[in-house]
Parts: sequence; C-alpha cells; structure tokens
Amino acid sequence: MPELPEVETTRRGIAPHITGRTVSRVIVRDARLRWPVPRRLAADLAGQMVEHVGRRAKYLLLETARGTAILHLGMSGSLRLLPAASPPRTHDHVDVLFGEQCLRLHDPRRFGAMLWTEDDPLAHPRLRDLGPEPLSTAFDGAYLHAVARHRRIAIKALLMDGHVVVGVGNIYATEALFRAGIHPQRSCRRISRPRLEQLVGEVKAVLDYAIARGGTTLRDFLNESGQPGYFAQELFVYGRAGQPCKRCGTRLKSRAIGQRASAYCPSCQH
DNA sequence: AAATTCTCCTGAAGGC
DNA sequence: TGCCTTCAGGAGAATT
Repeated sequence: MPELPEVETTRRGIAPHITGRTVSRVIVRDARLRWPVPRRLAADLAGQMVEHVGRRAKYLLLETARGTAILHLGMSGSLRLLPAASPPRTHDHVDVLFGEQCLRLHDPRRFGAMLWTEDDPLAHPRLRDLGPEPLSTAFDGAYLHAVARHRRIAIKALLMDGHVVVGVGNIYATEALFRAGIHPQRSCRRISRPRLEQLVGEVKAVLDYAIARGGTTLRDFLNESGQPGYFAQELFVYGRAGQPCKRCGTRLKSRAIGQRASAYCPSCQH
C-alpha cells in the first residue's frame, strides 16, 4: 500500500515527466472514488500546464495556474506513466493525458481520491488541519513530547493520528516503535522525553531509508509493473506476528490498536 | 475536546 | 473446483 515513502517516490517519478507539460485531455472512466471526482475537474484541468508536482502528507498536488488537482492513492492506488494509446484495464479510473503520454490512476479498492481546488491547496479542508511533515524539523522530540503529555492514547495511535504527524501509516509506526523499543500499546503520556526523542529519530530514519529504497520501486513504477514489497524483506515486525523476533528470537505477538493490527516483540518492546 | 467506532471497497486467504 | 466468510487498511465521519 502506498505509505508516505511510496507517495514521495511516486511524486519524484512523475514530476520530471509532467512538470512544464500541458494537459491535453482528462478522461474520468469512474468517478466513484472516496469522494466523487468533481465533474468540473476534467474541463478545468484540461489545457492547463503543470507548474509543479507537490506533496502534503500522502496527498499529491498537481499545481496549475488555474487550480490544483489533489490526489490520494488510498491503500490500493497507483499512478503510472504510459503511452496514451495503452488500453485501460479494470480499475483504471482516470487518465490525465499529455499528448502522447498518459498519467493513469489505477485503484481497485477506490479508497483513493482526486479532487480539485482553485484556491491555496494547503487551505483545502482535506489539508488544512494536518499535523507537521514527519521529515520536517517541526517534528522533533520536543514537539511530540508536548503533544503526548496531554493525550491518553496508545503511542501507536498517536503516531498514526494525522493531526499529530502525517504520513506515518501502520507499517512505519510499527517498525519505528520496534526500533525504539517501545510497546505499541504503551500510553503516550507515560513515555519519557528521551524515549520520545529516540522514537522521532526512528520514524525519520525508517521513512528516509524507505524513500531511498524507493528508487527501485520508482523504476518499476515508471516501467509499468507495480512491483510490491520492495521493503517487505527488511521489516522487523510488521506482518510477522507468530514469527521469531529478528533481534532476540522471541515469538512476535500482535494485537489490535485502534482497529489496526499491531505486531510487536514482547521481549524487546516495553 | 478527545477517544472510539463505523464506513467505504476489492482481492486475498482460509474453511469446508 | 468453487462458494462463502473473514479480514486488511487510510482516514474522514459519526458517535460516545
């Protein structure tokens, strides 16, 4: 599923191919995404030049002089660059054509979104209340400590709260907590500041590393075969419940936190 | 206000 | 082989 590193990888992958290019046509085959694709989007985006491809949290921003297309890949979405003549397959919901080139949105579960705004995209209702970017200096130990001390939820739920920090999904929250040796269910207000500072460092490290590894995914992405699992073999705990801890050998456990499976090592994490 | 639960959807996996 | 059930999962909406 697209986590922040994959969205950023996607951004870096498509940006050089569409920045400065003008949209010749937009085809919406199925507008039934998380929210309906606005009817006016196709007409408004057509004829516009993409000035910049931005990202906020897991939202991709195709910025033009007239407005900005806001895309979210949900959990099964992907963007591919293809020849415009490529026949669409099932779940290929939107094409943004640039002459002979096509940027195609594919999303089987339709949890993704494609919106349109003519105003400042950062002021859009979907973006305006989001927390800081995890890789920015605004997300540091002091910040997380200040937030955590006033909340009474599990630390993992706090990390995954987009109002606190964006882009940290189930995989990276799970991995960062393992690396920091913190039990995912520990109350966030009962974690010392030094440990929170370490946790922040681990969040940044795992995201940085995954983005760096995203280069490989990027080529696959551009070539067409959306190859999965580029990071999977390096995961310490995510999806490994029942298997031995790679650090100490203890059988990993899993329990639900906020409706989400959360794997952890009962020996390494406290 | 914050915490919790519900919801969207499809494909994969498991049971029989 | 195949049908039925269960579940995952981002994140906004609804509820407590």
